[in-house]
Amino acid sequence: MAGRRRWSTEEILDAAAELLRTSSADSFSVRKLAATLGTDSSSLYRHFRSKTELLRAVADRILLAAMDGYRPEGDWKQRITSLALRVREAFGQQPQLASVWGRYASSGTGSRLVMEEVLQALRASGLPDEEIPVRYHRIVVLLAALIASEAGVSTVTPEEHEQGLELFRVAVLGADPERFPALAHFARDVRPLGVDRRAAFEEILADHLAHIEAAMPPS
Amino acid sequence: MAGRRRWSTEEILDAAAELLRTSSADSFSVRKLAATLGTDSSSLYRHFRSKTELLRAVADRILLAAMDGYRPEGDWKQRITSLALRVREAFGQQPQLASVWGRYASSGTGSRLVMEEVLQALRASGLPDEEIPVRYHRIVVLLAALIASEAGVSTVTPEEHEQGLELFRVAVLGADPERFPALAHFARDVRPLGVDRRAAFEEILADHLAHIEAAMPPS
DNA sequence: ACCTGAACACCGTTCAAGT
DNA sequence: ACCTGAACACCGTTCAAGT
Repeated sequence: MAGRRRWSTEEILDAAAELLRTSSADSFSVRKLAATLGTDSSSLYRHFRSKTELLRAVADRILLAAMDGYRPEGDWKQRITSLALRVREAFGQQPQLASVWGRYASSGTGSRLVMEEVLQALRASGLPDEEIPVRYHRIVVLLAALIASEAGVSTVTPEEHEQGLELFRVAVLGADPERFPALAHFARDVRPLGVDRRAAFEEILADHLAHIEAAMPPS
Repeated sequence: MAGRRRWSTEEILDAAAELLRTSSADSFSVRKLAATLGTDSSSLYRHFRSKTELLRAVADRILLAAMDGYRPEGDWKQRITSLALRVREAFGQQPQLASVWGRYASSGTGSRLVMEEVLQALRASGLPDEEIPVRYHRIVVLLAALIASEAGVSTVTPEEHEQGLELFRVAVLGADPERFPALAHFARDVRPLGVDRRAAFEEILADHLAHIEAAMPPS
């Protein structure tokens, strides 16, 4: 797995993407990346000013790969939905990447492809031009937030998961019906934040897009 | 600021909340907390099994404080909105707290108060009982994601912010109009993810609530 | 000119040894 | 019984000194 001296920026990014893909959840570090390249972490700092800059570049590269083979299909809502699922899939288990993307997006071709497709889909929706930038902004803020949040959930270990469920059960089932009547009433049906995230993602996005459509002037 | 030996769990939580409030963004650590208490970090591990458990307890306590003096006002949408703004304000600049809450909520009184109020507001909306738990789940997932994402944005330093804006400008203004026609068309109006977050938060939530209302069976 | 060893200033967590 | 010093196994980042 390790080679010897002189790595191009490209090769470093590829190795980083690979390491992020295979290393679990949270545990990516500059030092580990250097180790898999058979070099010292200090030499990576000639290629990148900081870990954030490195992650930003990797995020873009991952978006680029995720967009490979993408073809717009269906109406504007279906286009945005399938794009969103691709981005979600790409960042799925990687909170570090997802949150760096959510903080500032990135600036390479991958990001541009995503922006372009959302904007094109919104244009195809028949929304007036002047409403598109603000709708675009909300959609991408929403996507980035949901994806990063879900990626964060994926870092929870099985024991922590079990412990979290148990705490939730206690909080809900143990709630005093005098003080928390609604909570007591729905105790058996209410779900903790960490479960059913994929369904929640799709439904929240669908709701959001449906709302845009409903607010559209009739064409 | 530092006292001497034997701290109760309560006192530790208070000190942690205070330190999180005053320390900027990301920089809270168990060791710093111990230092402000005049003790060693190892002694805190008798009160908490892990940093996550500590943060979970602090998050609940902060929600509790945020709910202090809360009175439901207006219709169900206004109730959820003002609650959401309180939670947002409470976790505002604290990505560590916001993301620990988003991963599993917490299980104390603070969390229960938030759950109760959302459920009560949804009941007041006239939504049929069987739809309330799923609507509840989506609303809280959405809130937690947006709040954690925004808190993450707040960790960006001014230089990084400037650098991010510059990268965004280059990505957008420098996009080839042949390959990215929609991006080129909206280049001057499209905003990066890191700006206007408060407005985006309120509008995404308003859209979401309006959509629930629109999908409601006429009473 | 390029690279890197070693260091700086941190982390969360554990546990043997002390009081 | 309670507490803590010291250690373990890490971090991101810098920079003098080497090749």
